[in-house]
Amino acid sequence: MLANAPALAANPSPFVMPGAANAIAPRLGATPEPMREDDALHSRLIAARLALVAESVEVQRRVLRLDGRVYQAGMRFTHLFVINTGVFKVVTLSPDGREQIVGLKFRGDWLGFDGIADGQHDCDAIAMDTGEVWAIPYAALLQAGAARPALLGALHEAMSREISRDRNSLMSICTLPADARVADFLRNWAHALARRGLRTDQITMRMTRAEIGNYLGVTLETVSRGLSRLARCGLIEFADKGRREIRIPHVEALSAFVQECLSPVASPVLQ
Amino acid sequence: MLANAPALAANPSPFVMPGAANAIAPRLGATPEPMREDDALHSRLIAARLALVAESVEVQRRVLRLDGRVYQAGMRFTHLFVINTGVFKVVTLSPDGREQIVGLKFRGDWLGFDGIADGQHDCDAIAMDTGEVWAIPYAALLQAGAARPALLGALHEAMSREISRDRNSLMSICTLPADARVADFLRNWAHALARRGLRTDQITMRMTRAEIGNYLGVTLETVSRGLSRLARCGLIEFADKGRREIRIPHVEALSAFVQECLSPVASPVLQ
DNA sequence: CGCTACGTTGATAGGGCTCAAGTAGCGTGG
DNA sequence: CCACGCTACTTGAGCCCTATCAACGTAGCG
Repeated sequence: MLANAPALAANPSPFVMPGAANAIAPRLGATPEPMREDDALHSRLIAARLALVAESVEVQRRVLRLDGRVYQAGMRFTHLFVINTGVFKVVTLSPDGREQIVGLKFRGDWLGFDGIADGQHDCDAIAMDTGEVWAIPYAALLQAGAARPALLGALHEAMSREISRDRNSLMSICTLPADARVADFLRNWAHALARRGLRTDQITMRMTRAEIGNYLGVTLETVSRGLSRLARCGLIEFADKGRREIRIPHVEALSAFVQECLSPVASPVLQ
Repeated sequence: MLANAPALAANPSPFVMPGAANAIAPRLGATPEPMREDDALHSRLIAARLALVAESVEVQRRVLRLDGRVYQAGMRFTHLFVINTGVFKVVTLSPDGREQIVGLKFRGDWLGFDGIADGQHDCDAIAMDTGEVWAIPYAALLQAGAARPALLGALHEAMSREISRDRNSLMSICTLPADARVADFLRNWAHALARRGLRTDQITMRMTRAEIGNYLGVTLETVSRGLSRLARCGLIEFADKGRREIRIPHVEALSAFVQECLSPVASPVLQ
């Protein structure tokens, strides 16, 4: 995931510490190709929203490490959370034990909306690496929102966007074959990073194949095969060590791959 | 293809007409078994929320017939909508033409949240029979909400609940085999009706098999086979005429069926 | 250095898709 | 009133995609 300075093999996470200068999230790395217009705009918007929250309400900064829970199903709902750094997964657990990753959240995204309706969370929010969230007392947020409409607007926008994104995930899962889901997943992941000012041509998967598969509704073997095929097609490249680091030369090519999966016309590039 | 004047002949739909007395939604039918405690509570809550909206803001009542659009993707977002009567589907269309039903909405549910984030709707909300929605100007809602916290609370609760429900759908689609999805779908449908004070032992599918399949991520043939199998197992019964009317003797049995699908232990009742 | 978790790849089986044929309900027009 | 066409639904047959099972390779770590 990250804009690691490629040389620093030891700790490649850009989310090293909260409060660091990377709140601005400059694009690092050896090949600092310019950020796309649209991405730069989004990056500024995200920063602006974070600033709005920070100056409107008293937030409590909470640092979480790998597998740390922001909240868990069953907990009483009192706070919403905004992600400052890190990546988080939202996991629901059914009564019979099925587990499902229902969302992946990045800097600027909110966590905890599920708790509003019943005053109780119905899923877990779990850190996928070291990260920082800002805890916002819901009551305080509403109070501040009354005086400052922009704050309420940001809240509503975040909830609306979450609804829209969840629907897009559902669409992918329902209409795409397995390999296309993997490609679409990488495309979305790269897109999310790009809009946060991070480089997208070199990303480190913080998710296991099993987690990706769970999120996409396929098995881990299918994810592995999908990634191998994408690599064979030249759409992605694995770094030398380990198979967690992925280079995506051309993100747009992933979209084309998804389309090719949908149209039965055989393409020579497709194995 | 329009809202045929609802088949003047046998029309057992509980969603007969907007504005009719069924806004209170009494349980109809020959066997008026008492409503469950929990359902009765929910029914009152839904009515209370509708009343809150109606008395807090100036709503515009809009009657829609079969296939009528409450809003469409691309339209500028100006209003939210609350369903008074009828059933609505929310459909997203991908750039390449894939179509996906991403939600089913009933009395008391809200429509239009997707438009808040970008000021533009990114899906269609379509009536599945004759129904009535209340259009609420978003700006007016926010204004009224500032003076009346309960109104804002209802809005947030509705958005929160939508997020939670969408996640449950995702869980079903990702973790259940096809037949179990069909059973789970019927269970949820019956549950939604029950919480609105409608009888659940005799329901009329307003959706085609193709629509159900689209919603569940399977083909229409698979839905048909699933329903046939449920009928063979005695979990549902088809009415004499047509295969749209379904009786569900014991809704709880559907839950058990889902569990049986998940555990490989063979059960004699399973064909 | 063995242990464990993670990842890849192959073989096989099966669930669901595709294709196809047949039926039923319903509106239309003769 | 029936023929007709249309749409929706059911059911069967065959195949393909993906799950399952299994073996093996690799990285990280105490």
